[in-house]
Amino acid sequence: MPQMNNVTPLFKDMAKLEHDHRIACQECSLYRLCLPLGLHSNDLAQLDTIIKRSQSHKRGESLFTSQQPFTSLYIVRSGSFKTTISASNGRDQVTGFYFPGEFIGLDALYQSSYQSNAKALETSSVCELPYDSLQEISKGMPQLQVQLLTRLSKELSGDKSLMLLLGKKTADEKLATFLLSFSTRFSDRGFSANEFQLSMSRADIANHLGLAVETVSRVFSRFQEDGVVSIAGKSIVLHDMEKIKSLCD
Amino acid sequence: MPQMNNVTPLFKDMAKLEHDHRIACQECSLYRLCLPLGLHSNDLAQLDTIIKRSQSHKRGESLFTSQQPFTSLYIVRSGSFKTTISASNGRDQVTGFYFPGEFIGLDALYQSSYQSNAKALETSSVCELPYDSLQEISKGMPQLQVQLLTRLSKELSGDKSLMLLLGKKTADEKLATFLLSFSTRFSDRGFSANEFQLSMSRADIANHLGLAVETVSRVFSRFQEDGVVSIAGKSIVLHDMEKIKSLCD
DNA sequence: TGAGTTTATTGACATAGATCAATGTGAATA
DNA sequence: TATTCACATTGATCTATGTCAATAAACTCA
Repeated sequence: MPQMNNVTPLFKDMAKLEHDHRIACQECSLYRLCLPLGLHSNDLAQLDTIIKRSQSHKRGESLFTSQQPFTSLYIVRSGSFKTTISASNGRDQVTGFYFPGEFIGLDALYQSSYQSNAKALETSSVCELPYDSLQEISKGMPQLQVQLLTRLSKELSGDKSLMLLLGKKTADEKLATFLLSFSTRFSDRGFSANEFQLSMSRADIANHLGLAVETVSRVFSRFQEDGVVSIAGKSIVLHDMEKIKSLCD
Repeated sequence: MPQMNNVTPLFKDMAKLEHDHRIACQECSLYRLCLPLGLHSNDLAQLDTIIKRSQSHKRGESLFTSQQPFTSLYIVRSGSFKTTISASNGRDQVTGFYFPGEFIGLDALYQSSYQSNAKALETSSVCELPYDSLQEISKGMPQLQVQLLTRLSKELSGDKSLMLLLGKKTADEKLATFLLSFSTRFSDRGFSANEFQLSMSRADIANHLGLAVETVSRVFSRFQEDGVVSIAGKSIVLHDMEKIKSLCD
């Protein structure tokens, strides 16, 4: 999330660190949000040996595409990604947006092939976890296994909420929920909960929420008229958090 | 699925076995579809010792409800269940239907409390897996850990497909996809792929697919007029499988 | 810096599917 | 066997949101 500026002390070094490939888990500012949480330092050191810290991915670049053989899980280190799945007629669905510390590719380990496409929304980098090695080292590390299961469960839980959103919410509720989710996630990462930049297009947002682009534009404009938010292109300021929360359902 | 009748030889004893609480994994007709797949027989025996095979649940009975502390995962042994999540204003979303061999409660292990409600759709029974015991025995059973991760991943994968359905598909496509999914799952369990009974109400189907009950009725009627299916109450016969497949997207 | 291209906004209109309302059906109860 | 009640179907109408179309604004790259 390089475009963020309201940075708390904890994360003040992030801008410097984010594209540095050599940062080990112990020194990583994402530690508290990431896989290693709860691991002992010698376990952590072992985990560090299998992690591949790749070069950064430019906007639009794919991390993997659907049907490719599954080799690795990825954790976002900097920037952001979207995942999509496609129907055979070309329609596709944006299934998620991913921020630093979040896993990508968890739906691939069943079937040993990626089930979705993952694309960078901006210049971004990831930690790559080769799944074979991960399995190998986790045999002696129950805590790592628990972390993995917990991560999968968390994603599952989020997906169920998204079903509720897609199946039952109005356009206003969808967009309020979207804004609140982003606010929370930015805040968790030490950024402002009220002011942030969106890295994805209106088309991506619309697709993800099951709306038309035009509807997203109109609802954003109306939220702005009502003084709930200020929106200028990709810059968002949330003015009335209570109102947004109450709009969520 | 007690109401099924077109039973293949493999499953011919199921009607007898399904509510018998004493059947161990080794003798269970669901073995091939269930958690124990790939475990060695001594591991299997150990798994057997922690599984609680409970009394059966009547139609409408809850297995667990949202916010309850998480203690166990469940695998359907007979019958069927639905899971729902609720928005604060009373609206809720049917997040899934579950058949024998399928896991319920996987979204609960993050946060240690159930995130959804699970209800029996007919007289049904489950195998209960106390999570603490499962963690304990899985420390020395990497294959069991892999199975768990795989199951979670499979559910994740299914949920992403459901997002595509909820976000992008028309009413016709939604119902065709629903019928095909059930056909496949019945078939996997040794029942007819073309003739089956639905255990849930039109309201549950509609809710799950993000439609109104009336729309479900109308589309079913139209499919019938077109000779694609025969539907009488809860009895379904699929006549034109190719047509159904082509309707899915 | 500016021409070209993509992305976003806004308005006018169309429609898939929701809602409302009436009727039918079938399973449970007494 | 009749009575009830929940569930399902069908028709008439309405509406939230999609689609189409016309700018406008914001990037891109020579």
